[in-house]
Amino acid sequence: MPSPSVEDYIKAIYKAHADNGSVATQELAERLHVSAPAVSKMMRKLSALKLISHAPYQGVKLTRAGEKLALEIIRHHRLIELYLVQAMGFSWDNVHEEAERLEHHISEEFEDKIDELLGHPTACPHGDPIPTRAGTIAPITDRPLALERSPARLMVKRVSDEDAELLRHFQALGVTPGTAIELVTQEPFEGPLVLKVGGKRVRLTPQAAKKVFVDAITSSEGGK
Amino acid sequence: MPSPSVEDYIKAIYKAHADNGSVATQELAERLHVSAPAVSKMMRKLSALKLISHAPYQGVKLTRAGEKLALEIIRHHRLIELYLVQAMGFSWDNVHEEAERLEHHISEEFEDKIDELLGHPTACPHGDPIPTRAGTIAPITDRPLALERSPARLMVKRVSDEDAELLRHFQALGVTPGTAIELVTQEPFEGPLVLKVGGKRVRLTPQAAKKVFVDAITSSEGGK
DNA sequence: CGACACGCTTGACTTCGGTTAACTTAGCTC
DNA sequence: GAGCTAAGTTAACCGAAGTCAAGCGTGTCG
Repeated sequence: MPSPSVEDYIKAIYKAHADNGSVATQELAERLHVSAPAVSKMMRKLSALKLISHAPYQGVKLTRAGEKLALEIIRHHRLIELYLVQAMGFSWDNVHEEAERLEHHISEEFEDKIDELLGHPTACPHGDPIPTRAGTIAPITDRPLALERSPARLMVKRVSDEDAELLRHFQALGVTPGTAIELVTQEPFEGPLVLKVGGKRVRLTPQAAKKVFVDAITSSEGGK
Repeated sequence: MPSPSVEDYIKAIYKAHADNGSVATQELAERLHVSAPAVSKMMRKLSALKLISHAPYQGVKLTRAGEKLALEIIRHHRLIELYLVQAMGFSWDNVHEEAERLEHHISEEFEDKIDELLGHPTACPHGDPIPTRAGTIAPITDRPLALERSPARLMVKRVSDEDAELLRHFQALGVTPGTAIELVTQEPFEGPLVLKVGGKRVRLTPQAAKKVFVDAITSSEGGK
């Protein structure tokens, strides 16, 4: 059974890879709030555990075993988040930290139980896909709203979950996963994006729009 | 914030005291599955933290701060157990281990939330009282069924929660907290106790009867 | 092409919680 | 009251995960 520490490193490697492609020592040190030497040392350990492959000075890659472990922890995290929101009435800006701790300490049985109680959900409250028990995950197809150039009707798929403040802001604006929005225009000089959300016009800074991920609206998703 | 290890020691001291009166090094070593020197060393640390008072070779006693910490952890444990059973459908023989891990990792907010969702309960599924947030606990008034000598009508208050096998046995017999039973007789030569439970006669070994705690039936608790 | 800067790794040390082995201490026995 | 035994403690050490300081490797630039 891997330690919480090992699990955190593996998860951070997975996420750095997903966000960046590359996985540098320094990157991990920042994500995990530890020093670079701590990362270096842990890389040797994870390598010995066959969870990563690591050519010194060349960065790091998860093995299939490492990826499976990462996905299992992420599955825990997202199931817990969803359970806290849906079954216990926590608000979505408030569950990340709790899940961050609990994800390391629940049993397989607990995992299965909440999965079942939630009806085998496929996404967490912030829209991130929930990996399967088998260690697979739906591919990400959405793009940051900030990169959208032309007016369009869009579906909010995901929002970044790490900034509680920002989540409350999104909620106030109605920008939540599963909501159809319309990108109207962007004000000049990198100004805010103007959106139509549920009939209302709202403005969103490019900063914030980087943390919202959207897809084109498909016919099956209809829309208003 | 105390480490899980510190919390486990403090809880073990509390329970050893409650069960035994005395709290010897060896006793703790056995409860915690560590060596006696590990206990000795930790006692010095807990003493420095003002959680216990410790005269070498003379045993150990919780300070009020230590007692409060113990009760907080026990509160977590029992609330979690009850939540698992009542809200999530776990069976009562199956929740001790899960609670044993989670008790160290939930937030105050989570604690308050389950307390509220459960309607501010006063006992865990095995009948143990749940301490208050303020660090008080209802005094134990029940006695082991094994010590009852004469036929009587009794109320099952608590059963020991650490042996899953035994819990399943109690459940099969209908011997659960809140159930009124009648002690009919004890078969000779330290033989099993004969009980009436919900109309049926059942037999319980003295071994098992040590793990069942009963009170005289009060008028308010009514009849069988 | 050589030098340099930056990033990565190694080394020496810390803290925490544990181990075994060796030694005290307390309490009983005679 | 001397001596023994069992329990408790101290000492020396281990592994995990971290720190800081110092030493490599690599890619870039003059």
